Amino acid sequence: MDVKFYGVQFISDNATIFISMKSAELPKNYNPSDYESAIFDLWQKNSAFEPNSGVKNKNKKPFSIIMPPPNANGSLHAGHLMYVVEDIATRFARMQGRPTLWLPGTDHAGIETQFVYEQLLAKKNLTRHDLGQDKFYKEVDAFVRGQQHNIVSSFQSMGFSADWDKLKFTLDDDITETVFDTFKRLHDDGLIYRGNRIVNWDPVTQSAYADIEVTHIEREDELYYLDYGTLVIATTRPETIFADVAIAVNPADDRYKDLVGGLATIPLVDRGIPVIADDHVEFDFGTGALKVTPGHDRNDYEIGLRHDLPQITVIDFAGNMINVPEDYAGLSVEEARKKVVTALEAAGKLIKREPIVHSVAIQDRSKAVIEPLITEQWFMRVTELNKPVIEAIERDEVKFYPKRFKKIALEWLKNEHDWCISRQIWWGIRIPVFYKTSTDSTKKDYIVAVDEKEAIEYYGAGNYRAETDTFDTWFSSGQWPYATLLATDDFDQFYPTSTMATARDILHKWVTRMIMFGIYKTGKVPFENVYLWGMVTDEKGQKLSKSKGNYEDPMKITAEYGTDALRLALSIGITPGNDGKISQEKIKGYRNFCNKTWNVSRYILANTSDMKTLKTPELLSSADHWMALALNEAIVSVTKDIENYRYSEAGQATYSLLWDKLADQYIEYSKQSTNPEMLAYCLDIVLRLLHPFAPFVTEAIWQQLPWKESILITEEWPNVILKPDVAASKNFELEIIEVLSARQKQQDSVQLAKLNKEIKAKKNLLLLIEAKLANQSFVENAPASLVEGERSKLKQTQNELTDLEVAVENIKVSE
RNA sequence: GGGCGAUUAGCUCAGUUGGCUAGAGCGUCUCGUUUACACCGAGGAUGUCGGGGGUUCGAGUCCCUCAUCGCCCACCA
Repeated sequence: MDVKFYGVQFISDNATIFISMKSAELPKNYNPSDYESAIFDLWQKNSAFEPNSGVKNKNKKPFSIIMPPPNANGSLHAGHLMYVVEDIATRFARMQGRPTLWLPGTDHAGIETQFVYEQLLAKKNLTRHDLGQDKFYKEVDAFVRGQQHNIVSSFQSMGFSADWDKLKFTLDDDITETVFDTFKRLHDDGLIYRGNRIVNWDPVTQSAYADIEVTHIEREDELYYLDYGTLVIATTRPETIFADVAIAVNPADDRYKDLVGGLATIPLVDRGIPVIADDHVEFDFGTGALKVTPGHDRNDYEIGLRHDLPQITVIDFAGNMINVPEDYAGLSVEEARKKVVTALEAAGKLIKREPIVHSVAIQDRSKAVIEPLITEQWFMRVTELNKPVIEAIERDEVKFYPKRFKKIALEWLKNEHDWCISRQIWWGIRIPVFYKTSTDSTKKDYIVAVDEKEAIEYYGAGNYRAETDTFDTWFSSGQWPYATLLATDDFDQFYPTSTMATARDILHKWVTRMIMFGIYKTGKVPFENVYLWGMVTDEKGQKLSKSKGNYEDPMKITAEYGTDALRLALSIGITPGNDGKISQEKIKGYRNFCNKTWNVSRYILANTSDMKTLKTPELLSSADHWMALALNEAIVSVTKDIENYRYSEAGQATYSLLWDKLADQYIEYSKQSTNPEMLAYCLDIVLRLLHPFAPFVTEAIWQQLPWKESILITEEWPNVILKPDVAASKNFELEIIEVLSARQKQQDSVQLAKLNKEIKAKKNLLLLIEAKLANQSFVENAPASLVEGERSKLKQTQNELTDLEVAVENIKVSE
């Protein structure tokens, strides 16, 4: 570990340069692709990403970020680009000399990945059922593990300085062990139960889902008014009349007062059902009478429980009709609806139909319409568990950036219902439960057991069956912070972690649950700060996506403009919690900035080539004082801004320091009177400040410094050292003004000369045209169009002359 | 129905606890082939900070209200 080497082999088109020899001449323009991969290798070879790399003071507070695990099977997409802020935070902390860990990992992403793989299978005319659960799982596992390097190498090419050797995967044994352990504890504590409840069922993926995985979309359907004998009801789902168990009206509704307690009749099947009164029913909707179908509607299910009504199921897991008259059995919901409506119409039971816009629940990923069904699922009682979470957030033990998400998180936590954690998805962590199949009445119906051995011990061979359900992906990823740190032996040093930075749309799904699991399992919040970002969109605010054609592969962008340019575009002008717009123009602007950085360095290096050590410069001229003041101010403000998650402002301050102050003012001045030590010092500071944002170009330059043999990534964050004199600095400002006005005068005189020359030319032209028009024979004999042309030319020239004279006046006035 | 955010130059956006004579980048216009950079330099133009009202010595910033756009949550027979 003591042996460090800094020689980087930079690959250029025609030559290979060993930078350890400090190449004498740098190319005029910075070409990122010549350096980036070599720089990343340099960091890796020097173990720069390891937590204690560059740590000068072990007593400094450790800094850690757990990377939100991207889908192992995916590729870099717009959402991942914002991970740049995690890298900025990590690099900053590392340079501050804190033990720094950015722990990377990937997610098996249950339904996402299963969906992708099923589509691959579909191309071979196969479904997962052709393979069976075990074989399917193995195939997906092999597929995912084969793909995993894609995302990792994309992240690395973004320059992400995570500790890649520690990469974790949500299905790693040491992770699942922790997940099992949590499940068992929760179960023992009575916080997990198995129940037969109405859930969001997706007939396409054939699994239950939590409420939060369901989206509501507006759709136009028809509202049917049906004759139920004693009254008329309105429904959008006539196919479910076979599962009706009651008609409900509002208890205060006078229209139906006398009917409550009596019967209504389901048309087509002529079954009598009671009329009941329930507050849930609204007066104004439809007829004010509601058919109650506990088996297939969330609210009806609740009404059913309140009134002790039976539950009838007429739709199966695939979304087809069952337990219905023969005519409809086996039909899909849509087919059945049409057929039932036709039959109702024929029977004279369809009173009227009208269009209605209402919202329909669909599954986030499959987009299938959710069919509420009553099934056996595993649930977690979150109300109790959320209480300490709410307290912790209220006490700011977890701080939100931006602040407004604190309120949003609290609101959600206070209203969360029991969480359905079981999925009938095959790609995921199997719930560690075994069921009794024997009739032995001394044995429990099921046991929670991590492996089969325990089940054999308890039930005896052949007397049990394993649970086939898997965990909701968020059940395992909710435990990601401590599960990963335990697996890498970093828990003691780095838990609780410093910052969780992630997309704002998974605040509920993920962030709040990590806090919940963290507090339950470790007694501590899993992170002290939460930083949330929005979507990355194009300049019009449209979500970037391949199908919309506004998404270019980031790797193509970085190849053309450089990774640093993309990183800067993602960190400047984008504020926490809000959508970030990027465009090619913006990226190009930062490419130019990187090149500016390169050339500033080139200039300074050319003026300091004989410098072997970097000394604290003496401030000689007023310009030195002015520049020192600018440096000091930048150090203070950039540090403060990064500490407070104001990356945009930190980046902008650095940008302005380098371009406006150093390049445009100080260097321009230094061409008259040079202070090489000060120039070298400026470069040193600027590179350090810029490094978290633009790590590649700054490191590439750092490798060229004749006075330094180190890697910038683990160099120290700058402190204020210089003591400039404010009065001297003011003098320089006055000097600048003088220089500028002199320059302006010079420019004006050039301009004036030019204008006067033009005026003279115009005047001559004018004379010529006037002479032509004064010629009687020309006016009388030439074609009319030609004469007209000369006249308009005359007018135009007169106008132009006036404009020029006005311009001259303006310059004179401004002086 | 409940909540949150946005509205600032032609475009994209900053603007922290009220102190602003309101900024940046891009674009635009004028000038410039100065040996760090044309992926450049110098300079200019462009704003009743969405409308209305209020608090204050002072409001882009705080309060009320209206409008438009976007997002989240709940619900919709």
